[in-house]
Amino acid sequence: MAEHVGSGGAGGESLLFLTDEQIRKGIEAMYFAYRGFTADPDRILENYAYGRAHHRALHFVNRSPGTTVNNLLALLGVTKQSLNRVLRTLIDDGLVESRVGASDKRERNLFLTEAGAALEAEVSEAQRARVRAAYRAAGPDAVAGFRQVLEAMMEPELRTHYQAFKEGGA
Amino acid sequence: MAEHVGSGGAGGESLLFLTDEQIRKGIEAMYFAYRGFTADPDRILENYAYGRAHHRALHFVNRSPGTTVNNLLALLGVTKQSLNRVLRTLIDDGLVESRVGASDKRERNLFLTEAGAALEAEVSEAQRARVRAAYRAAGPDAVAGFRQVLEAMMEPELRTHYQAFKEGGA
DNA sequence: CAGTTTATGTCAGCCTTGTTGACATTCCAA
DNA sequence: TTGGAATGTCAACAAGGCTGACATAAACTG
Repeated sequence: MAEHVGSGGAGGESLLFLTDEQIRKGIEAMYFAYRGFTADPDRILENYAYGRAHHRALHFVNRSPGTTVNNLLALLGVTKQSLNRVLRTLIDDGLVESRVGASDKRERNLFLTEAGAALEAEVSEAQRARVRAAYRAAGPDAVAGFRQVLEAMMEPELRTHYQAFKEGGA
Repeated sequence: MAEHVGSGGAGGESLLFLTDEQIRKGIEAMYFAYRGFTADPDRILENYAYGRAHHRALHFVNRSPGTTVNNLLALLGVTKQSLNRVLRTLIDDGLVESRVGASDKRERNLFLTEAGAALEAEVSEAQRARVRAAYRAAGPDAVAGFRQVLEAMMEPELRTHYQAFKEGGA
C-alpha cells in the first residue's frame, strides 16, 4: 500500500515530502490546527447557548445574503432536519430573517438581522484574529501554499462551492 | 475591529494576504478541506460501527504505543469519561490492549492488537492517500507553507504535543 | 385542469460523542 | 496509618448528527 517514494530523483526534485511519515505529520498538524481554528468561536458561542452548527449557519448566511435553505444544505452537507433545528432557533431568537421567495414562493431567502450580523461579526473577528496571527507569523508564501494544499484536499463538489466564493468575494 | 492593512508597503512587502477578505477565504478553505480530510476515514469506519472518536484513539495509540489514558486525554482534549467509552469498545472488541502499569498500577498502558493495527492501517492509508494526492498536486513548497500555517494556528499546548511527535517521528 | 415534482417545515426517534457527578482503586506523603 | 491526589469506571444527560414519515404550497408537465 505504502507508495514507492523516497529516493530523491534526478534533477533535485526530492520526493521526501511524500513519505508516509511526512504525511502522518501533516495529518496530525491538520487535526491539532483545526482544534485551534474552532476554539475561539466555540468559546464565544457558549455564552449564547449556541454551538458550532449555529456558527456555520451564521457564517454562510452572512456570506451569501438571501441564500435559500437548499443552497445552505448543499454547502453544509447536513440533513434539512438538522439544519432546520439550528435555523429555527436562530430565526426565533431574531438573528436570522426568513423571507418568502419573490419569484419562487416555495423558497425562503435567508438574511442576518442586525443582531445576527453583530454576533456573526463578534465570532468571526475572534476566528479571523487567530488566522491573521498565523498568516502573519508564516508569511505570504506559506499562506499561498496553505491555501493550495487545502484546496487540493477538498471533495470536488465542495471545491466548486469554494471557488464560487473565491470569485464572488472581494 | 478590522485591522489596518492593505496598502502595499514599500519594498514589495505587500500585506494584501492579511485583508479580512483573504482571511475569510482561508477560513472557508479550512472548513471545506477538513471535511475532505475526514471523509474517507468516516466512510470506512462506518462499516465497523465506529466513529471519528475511535479513529483518533487508534491513531494516537498507534503513534505512541504504551501511552497512558491520561496522556491520551491531554492529546485529545476530551473528558476521561468520553474517552473511556470509546476505549472500552475498542478493548472489548479486541483492537486495543490495556495493561496495568508496571511501576504505577493506577495507570493503564495502551497498545494496538494485531487486529487493531490492521484497522488503523486501513483507515490511515485511506486518509494518507488523499493527503498524498493533495501534497503531490500542490508541490513541496506549498506543503512547507501548509505545515507552517497549521502549526501557527494551533493552541500553544497542542503545538507542544505536535512538536514532540515531530521530533520523535521518522 | 390533473397529476407530479420541488422546496420547505415538522414530528418522532435513534446514534455518536461530548458533558457532569459519583465512586472505586491505588499511590504517596504527612 | 490515614487523608488527599491521581487514575480509571459507571450512570445519566445534552448537542447535534441521522432516518423515516408526512404536510403544505408552489411550480411544472402532459
